[in-house]
Amino acid sequence: MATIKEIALLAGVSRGTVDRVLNNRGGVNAETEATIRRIMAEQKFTPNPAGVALAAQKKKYKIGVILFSKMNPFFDAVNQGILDKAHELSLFGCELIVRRVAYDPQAQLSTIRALVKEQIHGLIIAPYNSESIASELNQLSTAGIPVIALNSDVEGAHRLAYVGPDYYNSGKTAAALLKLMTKGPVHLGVLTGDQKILGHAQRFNGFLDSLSEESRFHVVAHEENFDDDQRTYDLVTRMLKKHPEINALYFLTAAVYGGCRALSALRAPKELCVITHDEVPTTVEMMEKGYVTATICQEPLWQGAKALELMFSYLSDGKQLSQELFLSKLSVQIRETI
Amino acid sequence: MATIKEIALLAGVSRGTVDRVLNNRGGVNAETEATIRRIMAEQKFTPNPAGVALAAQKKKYKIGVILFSKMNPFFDAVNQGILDKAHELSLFGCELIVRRVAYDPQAQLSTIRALVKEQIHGLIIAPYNSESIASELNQLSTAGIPVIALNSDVEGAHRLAYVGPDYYNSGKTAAALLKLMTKGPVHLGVLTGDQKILGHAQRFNGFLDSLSEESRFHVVAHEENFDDDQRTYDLVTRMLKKHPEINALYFLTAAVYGGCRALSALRAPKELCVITHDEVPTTVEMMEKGYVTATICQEPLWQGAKALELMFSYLSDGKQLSQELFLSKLSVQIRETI
DNA sequence: TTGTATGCGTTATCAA
DNA sequence: TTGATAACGCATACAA
Repeated sequence: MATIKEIALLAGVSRGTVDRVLNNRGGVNAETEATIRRIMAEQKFTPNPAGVALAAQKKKYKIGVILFSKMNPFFDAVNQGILDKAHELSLFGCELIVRRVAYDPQAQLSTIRALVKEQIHGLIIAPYNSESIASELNQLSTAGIPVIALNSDVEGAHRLAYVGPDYYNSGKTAAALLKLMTKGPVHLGVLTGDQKILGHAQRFNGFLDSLSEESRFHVVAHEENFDDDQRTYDLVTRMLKKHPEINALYFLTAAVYGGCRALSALRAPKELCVITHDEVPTTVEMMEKGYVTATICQEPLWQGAKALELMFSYLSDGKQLSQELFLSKLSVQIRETI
Repeated sequence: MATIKEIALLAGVSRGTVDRVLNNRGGVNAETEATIRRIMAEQKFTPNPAGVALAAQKKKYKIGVILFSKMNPFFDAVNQGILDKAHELSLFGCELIVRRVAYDPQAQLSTIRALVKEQIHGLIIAPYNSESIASELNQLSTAGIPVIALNSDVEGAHRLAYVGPDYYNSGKTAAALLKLMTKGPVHLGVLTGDQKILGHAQRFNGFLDSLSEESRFHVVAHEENFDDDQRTYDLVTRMLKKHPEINALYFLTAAVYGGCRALSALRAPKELCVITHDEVPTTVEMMEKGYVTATICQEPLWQGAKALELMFSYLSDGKQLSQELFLSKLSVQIRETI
């Protein structure tokens, strides 16, 4: 591994000049610059990260993070992934401001503005899909504050990247599991969250598209639960009483716990095929009790870590990202694997 | 973040003395040591990794790695995990010697000895389960070269840790998938690898134990394929011809490709429920074609990275590990999630 | 346009 | 038993 010192020696210049070339500071004679670049290439010079880190301790990149509130424990894992990565990057001057607010355009809007006042250099956000948010994010981008969409996306907003699952495919996966885990006619109850959230709508489409390929599936009841446990408890109770033929349930988003509590009051474990998403503690509990058959996971830790990694490398290295979409892997968990 | 300098100032001593205490070099007055330790605790002092890395550039920890040969592509991913982590640790003087040899006691034995001659400081190995290997590893341990068992384990050998899956549970998971994905009587063909490998035997036990809980399962054919594709092709062909009632297959280990090629010659896709382990490229291909229903994965990348991380922190920090068993998570992949 | 000096936090060597 | 000082590789303020 060559060092700046060695490059300087070989080029017959001082370390300072090499540094100027390396970091594109300008003010270097074109010829000397060419020589230095040639020698750096020859020696395959890469800056030593330890040296960089040590010298750049005082530099600070302040990165704002806006996630859904603690009502939704799924974001605990996303948050954890961000914190892990932040710890790793703290050496290099990465500073974080995390806000967890309601999934609501007004709350998000005011939080974005508050963070901008705190002089953040970049914003990572799980955005509500609305015009007001989109235009606010566009303003940020033009003001030189890059934005990364995490876990959910906005229509019509310029952002550096989207990091999260392929929602359409996650819906298809749910349908595929139902196909694999049932035989004969299936009478299905479906609980969706809030169709105003872009990913939820996409997931539902993927689910229905895939299901329609086989005629044995019948969605006999479909309710929007707005991720509320109490509401879901009531909805599922009514659903099962009104449609005793239901032999499978699909929870498109959150509030699995409320739904399964209702289920457990009316049916035995394993009597229905129940498909859910994500691996929050309450879902794990219901899985252990036999009320959730399978859950589809989307690597929340990876999502958080990746988003911060991308943002930080963009801010510090300044170079554009290779892609716009960074999709997390999906996997299935059952009782034995949790 | 406090620094050594600050600690020294607060304790009224020099950096050198703080360093002696910090790294347990001895030769420090008991009272001063106590004071320094107290202050370090008060200030929650943690050494700055950048400083450590920069100062310890010349230190080299040479770590030997012995994995199964390239015949088994599963270990490609394990190897990749190790390389990723090695890259991350290269700053701190981590040097690697990777050998991929046949899963055979003689080959392993001579490779171990060759690595010892190369002056390795630690050994990470996917060990063959035999007395000769066990005693060799014990000799290493007593000679001060720590050993970590990766992905498979040895009986009767002292090793720092085992990093890998819970094989018994992975067998139970396979059985659970069969239970979920079939209805009515199931006539099962099973292909096992080499029962001399500890994990394979455990996995088979987990599978059979779990299956025996339901009387509808009948293992009508069971063959040992020694992970050989051609052999498996022949075995499966004969198996399906002799037992046309077979409606499910379980591949306990490798050579899924050969088996599925045989299957595809005799049956339509999705006609049988086929459960496999791991996510090697050939299995992915057979999954896309519809000949593999589900595969159980065990985080090979994590396993490799974790093993090296543990070994390196043991060598450099010198402290004992918190646990002996580091089990990888299991997850299920189906066609839609690969 | 270029060179020099200094500091980041830790470790190691030498001197006291 | 302790202290002072010079590296390690890079960045930067200042001097020329």
